[in-house]
Amino acid sequence: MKMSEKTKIFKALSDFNRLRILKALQSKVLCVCEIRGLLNLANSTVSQHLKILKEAGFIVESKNGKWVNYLINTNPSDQRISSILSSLDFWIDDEESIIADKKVIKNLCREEICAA
Amino acid sequence: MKMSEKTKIFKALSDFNRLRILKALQSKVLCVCEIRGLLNLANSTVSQHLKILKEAGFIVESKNGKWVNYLINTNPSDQRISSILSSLDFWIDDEESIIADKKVIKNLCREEICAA
DNA sequence: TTTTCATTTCGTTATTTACCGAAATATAAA
DNA sequence: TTTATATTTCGGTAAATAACGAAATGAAAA
Repeated sequence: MKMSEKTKIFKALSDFNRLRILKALQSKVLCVCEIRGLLNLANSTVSQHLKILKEAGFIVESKNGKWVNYLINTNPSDQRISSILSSLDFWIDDEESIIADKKVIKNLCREEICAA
Repeated sequence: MKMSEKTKIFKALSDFNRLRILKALQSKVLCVCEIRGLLNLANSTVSQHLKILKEAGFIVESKNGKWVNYLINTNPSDQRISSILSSLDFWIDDEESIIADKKVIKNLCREEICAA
């Protein structure tokens, strides 16, 4: 996926599944499988979304054995990233599905979800 | 162009020509032809971009005879719009082309540009 | 009214994007 | 080492987007 540098940040935010991922990661560090469990997408699709968010600067990864944990970038070099992340709820205009996601995340069990 | 409500604002900002239009309108009220003169796009393409920016809430139009003037929405109902508009330079990471645009806008003459 | 000109809408095309499943890669467990 | 599992990359498809020119619309001037 070619992503213009000039609009990279907005493009990363212009897909609702990616916004859901950001909100999810603000409440919990998650691996690809868990996010698949949340969004009901193929692993490969989730991986692509994570790559876009990572390259825009919103998230970072941290390998842990066979898992790759994804987490919010708490020390972004780009001020715009921190600005968005610190007021993400302000930018997302869909309370309902975000709240629903939160419930799902709470009950996500990595051992159950993965390899399923 | 179908535009998801949930990501309408970010989608509107995720095209660099539209960011250029917003910056241009912050320095001067412009009609479609003038923006065509700035961006070197077809009138119909400019019109489409303006529609997207308008529907997201960033700009408004004001008809004046055969011209349709487009201007920044100075009284948006959505706080997010005001937030972006009041700090647009913060969000745009291309000083050069925006500065170049400013020079072009200064010399734009509606009577010359239109019907050309 | 007819003409002219600015703009929008329509129909089409090329590119980008979102998605999937399969294959490849990486790491841990057996 | 072999196997199992998590993830990424690859190849392909369907849908969305950006672009164009032509046709339609709207408003002013002739």
